[in-house]
Amino acid sequence: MLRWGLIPAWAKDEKIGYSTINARAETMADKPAFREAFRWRRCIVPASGFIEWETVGKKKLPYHFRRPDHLPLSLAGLWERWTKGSEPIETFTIVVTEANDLVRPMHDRMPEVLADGDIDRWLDQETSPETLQAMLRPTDEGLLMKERVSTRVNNVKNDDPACLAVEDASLDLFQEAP
DNA sequence: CCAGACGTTGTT
DNA sequence: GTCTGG
DNA sequence: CCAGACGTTGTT
DNA sequence: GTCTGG
Repeated sequence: MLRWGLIPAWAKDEKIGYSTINARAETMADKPAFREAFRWRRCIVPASGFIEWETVGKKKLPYHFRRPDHLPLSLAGLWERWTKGSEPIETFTIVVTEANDLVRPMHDRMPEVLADGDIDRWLDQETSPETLQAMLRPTDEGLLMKERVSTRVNNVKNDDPACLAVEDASLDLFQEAP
């Protein structure tokens, strides 16, 4: 099982993993923490979708960004193996890029969602860095939709499918009343 | 030359 | 491990 | 981002 | 309430 939060091979301390949960697509080829993984250890992170929050007053309303057909997304990832601790630890990070128009109202970044036709090239060690860089664009508009889900997802302790229970957004009109 | 950083913007 | 800043 | 700390050695 | 560490 890989742990989320990439620990570079040279790291003295695994704590760096707390701040390497994402790698910026624009710069990962050059960053010491990511460049070796970018060159040799690219991976796919399957996900039902991803969550971003809309801030309404003091409330945070979670939205699940997903495919309309409910198929999993193929997120671009990098992985590493760290052997400086008592046990080897394998870790990964999720590549992020600029948000597309659908996500931008909530956040300026989003995970790199690979088009089906790009998956093989992303994983192939023969693919040139230039070709890889070219496929790292904000996801095509229209591939994803957003759906309001339970605020259960706002608490990290709730690690279960109920987090993705769909909310009827229209109910918010009543819930917002003073 | 050595010391210190090396990463992102956040719900593992 | 490699680069940067001092 | 969330969780957890936050302070001093004592009588205004 | 606000800052810090993870």
